[in-house]
Amino acid sequence: MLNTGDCQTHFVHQKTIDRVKESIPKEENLYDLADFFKMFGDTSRIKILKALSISELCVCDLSELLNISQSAMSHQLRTLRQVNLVKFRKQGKIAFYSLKDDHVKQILDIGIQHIEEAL
Amino acid sequence: MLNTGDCQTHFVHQKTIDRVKESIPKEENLYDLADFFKMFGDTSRIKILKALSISELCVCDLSELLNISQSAMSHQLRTLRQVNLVKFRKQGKIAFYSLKDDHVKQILDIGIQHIEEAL
DNA sequence: TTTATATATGATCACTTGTTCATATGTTAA
DNA sequence: TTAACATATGAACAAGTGATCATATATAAA
Repeated sequence: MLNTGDCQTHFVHQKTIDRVKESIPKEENLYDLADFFKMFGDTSRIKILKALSISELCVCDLSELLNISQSAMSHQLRTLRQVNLVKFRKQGKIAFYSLKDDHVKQILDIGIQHIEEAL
Repeated sequence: MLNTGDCQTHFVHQKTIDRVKESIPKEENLYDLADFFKMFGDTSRIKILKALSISELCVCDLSELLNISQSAMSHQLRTLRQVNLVKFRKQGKIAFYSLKDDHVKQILDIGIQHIEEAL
């Protein structure tokens, strides 16, 4: 069936649609929201975030821990910084990364809970 | 710098690494977890999930609401079903979709909160 | 200043992903 | 049965993503 832009049926529940429409975040925020959640959609980043939820770690520690290259790790940390998930402090040559706030931990825990319940 | 597999420095914090290592989810669960979180990383799916957190909706309603084709909607709903985020009941020709559990709503709310705080 | 090292970044490429088009399936009414 | 419609699915393609390689920057020690 080709898309005609709308349904050709009396089964469209217009009132419900109108009511629901109000709850949808503004278009401008949707992209930020998606970018934020994208960070959790990669196994490497999940490991990074979970690790940082336990302790701050330097780039070198993280590469060692995940067994990925320093370059790959640095790239990942950059994207995590860009969406405000992690912050870092510099101590000489070393950059210590940590979580920016508690949201990450909360989300990870809910996700883990979800997976466990689905078994 | 080429990756040599590990850091050539005394700045590796081995004890911290060992402690943190235990908290990382098992490899087998990491993929499920990533697939679960990936669902939140797309603006169309965020809209779908947010809408369903308010009310159950049929495929037709959802296409109308998001202004995307019925086909695209059906594909999205399929992937959402595969990771146990939504369920549906059939009433004649109509398929009414709804959230499978409360985790989705919780995660969306935390995400929205995160975005708002980052401003 | 020169060397070593910790981290960052740009370019590239294989792989993934979301949409579209075309078509199939399933259900109801005529 | 036939027509209409609600939903599902397969193939294909453009756009996005994560890792790698090469290289750059920054800091500390010699």
